[in-house]
Formats: sequence, structure tokens, C-alpha cells
Amino acid sequence: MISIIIMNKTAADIFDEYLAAKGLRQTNQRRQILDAFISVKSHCTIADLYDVLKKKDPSIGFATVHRNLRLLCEAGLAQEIKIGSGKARFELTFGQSHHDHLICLKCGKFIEVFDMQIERLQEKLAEANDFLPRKHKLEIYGYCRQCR
Amino acid sequence: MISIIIMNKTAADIFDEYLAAKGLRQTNQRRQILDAFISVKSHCTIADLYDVLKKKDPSIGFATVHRNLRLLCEAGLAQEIKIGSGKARFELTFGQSHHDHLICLKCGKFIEVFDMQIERLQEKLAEANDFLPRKHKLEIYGYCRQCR
DNA sequence: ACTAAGAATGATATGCATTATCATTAGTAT
DNA sequence: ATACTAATGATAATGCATATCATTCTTAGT
Repeated sequence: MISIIIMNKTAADIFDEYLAAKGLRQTNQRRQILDAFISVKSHCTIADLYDVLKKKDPSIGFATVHRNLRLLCEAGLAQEIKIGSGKARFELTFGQSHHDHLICLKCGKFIEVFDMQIERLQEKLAEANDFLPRKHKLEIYGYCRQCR
Repeated sequence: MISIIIMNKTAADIFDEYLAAKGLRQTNQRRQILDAFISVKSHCTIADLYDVLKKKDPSIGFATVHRNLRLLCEAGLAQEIKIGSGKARFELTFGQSHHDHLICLKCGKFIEVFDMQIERLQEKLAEANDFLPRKHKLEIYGYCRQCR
């Protein structure tokens, strides 16, 4: 059980508040899913998380994991990342700062990177086109140190 | 019928050469598909192109359009762009320079943009991580002039 | 604590886009 | 012209995401 605490709030607190605000209920499955998602290495697919959860509670359903990963995204705790044509992957955003990805074409590894200068130039590029940016996705595909 | 000519070669020439090099055959469908793809507005889905082609030749099959759009990608004439969870879209790369996309969250419009400074910084960012970049994808989501 | 209301779950079905299969058609080299 | 075999087109299969629905569980009200 990993607890990142921001402004005296854990991810679980945020989730509970989100549920309350939406009139949704707390359930054992929701607690388990959030815990597992936090402890598992990031960039997991629904199936990855489902497998982890099944070991502790074989009765949990795939649909429930799916639904609640989406719910975590709505609550602002997670984010979906779509790479190529594969399955959707999810990463924790609570306690993480924004970053982009270098993706190895051979081993599939994700390297998280950040460049403030690029971020700023993107803002300017959007502005220059009368465009109001909300979010962006930068993925650089190539070969990592081990695979180049 | 639109003909862009580069180094004395049309897209059709490049395609024919690619086919020859791979021991593949020239067919009416392949010629039709390339012609339609060039003349249609870019960012079309397989279904978009299929609809256009059906009007001229109702016997053409969806699978054939699909297969040959992939073939055009292999030949370096087209490129697949995946946005969100929708269908795959394709854009012509022959005679077009590299660019990134601003994508309107409301009307779905694609604005093509390019910033050399960002391109260079991406190269440096990759290098700094011992990463050999091959291609990249930058998409900025937000609201266009009409929708903001 | 008990109960009613309805949200959540889990098994399964459905939807949808992509890709594979295969009998038939049609390029290509000889 | 012929033989070889790639390509086509109809359809089936696949893969992933999402919808459905009877049942279970949470929560508010008594």
C-alpha cells in the first residue's frame, strides 16, 4: 500500500470526494482497484490490472476494472495513453507531473521525459494559430540505449 | 486526377516501383485507390475512401481498399494517423512536408503546423536520453478559432 | 438495526473496427 | 496462349471496448 500525500490528501481521499460529489458509492472493488493501480508499475493495460486484482479477489470482474479505471480518469487521478493500435494503457497522474514519452520500437519501453522549452513553444505555436490548447501528446518513437 | 511530381516522379511512379521491387502486381484497383486517395481531402478513413471509390466502381471491396491503404503506407506514400479511439485515418505524405497537428476538441478539425525549433529540441531531448529517434507524433488538443 | 431505493457488480452479449480466410478472378512471365 | 500465382471481394474471425441485465451491495431514511 503506497500513499502519496498532497495537500494532506491521499489519492484515496480525492477518489472518495469525487464519488461523494457525484453521488456514487464506495465499494470494496473501487478501493482494491485504486490500491492496485497505485502499486502496479504504470502504463498498465486493463488486463494487466485485472490479473493483479484477480490474485487477491478471484471474483472481481473485468468490466468492473474497466469501468473504474475510466472513473479514475474522470476523477483526475489517472490518464489513458493510447500507443499505436494496441490496447489502452493507463498511468497515474496523482502526484506525477506532466511528461511526454520516448517509446522504444523494439522493446516497447516507455521513457518519461519533460522539456519546459518544448512546452512553451507548443503554447506559442497554438497561439499563433488562434488555437486554445487544452492538452497535448508528444511521443517520440525510436530505439533506447539497449536496443539501438 | 492530380499529379504532384518530385524528381521527375509522380506518386504513381513511386508506387509502381515499390510494387515491382516487391514482386507485386499492378491492378486497376490499386490505380483507382491511389488516384482517389490523392484527390480526396486528406485525413480520410478507410470507409471515406471506400465510399468515393464505390461510386466509380461499385464492385470494389472494402478489404481491398484497406489492404492497399496499408500498402501505400509501406511504400512511403501515406501515413496512418490515429486520433483518440476513432477509426484510423490516412494522410498523403508524398509531396507533403512533415508537420504536426492541432486538433479541435469540438469540431474535430485538423490544423497542420510545423515548428523547426520544436523539431530540433525533440532531437536533443532524445539524444539526452540515449535514445535514437525515428519518428514522432505531436498532437495539441484544444479549441480552434471558430470553437473557442 | 431494518428496510427500501437504486447504484455497482460480474457474466455475458453486443458493437465496431481491423484483419484473416478462401474460392474466384486477373496480372505477368514464359 | 498458357501456367503460375498474386489480388480481389465476400465473408468470417478477431480483438478490444462497451452495453446489458439479473443479482448483490451500499446508503439513506425510518
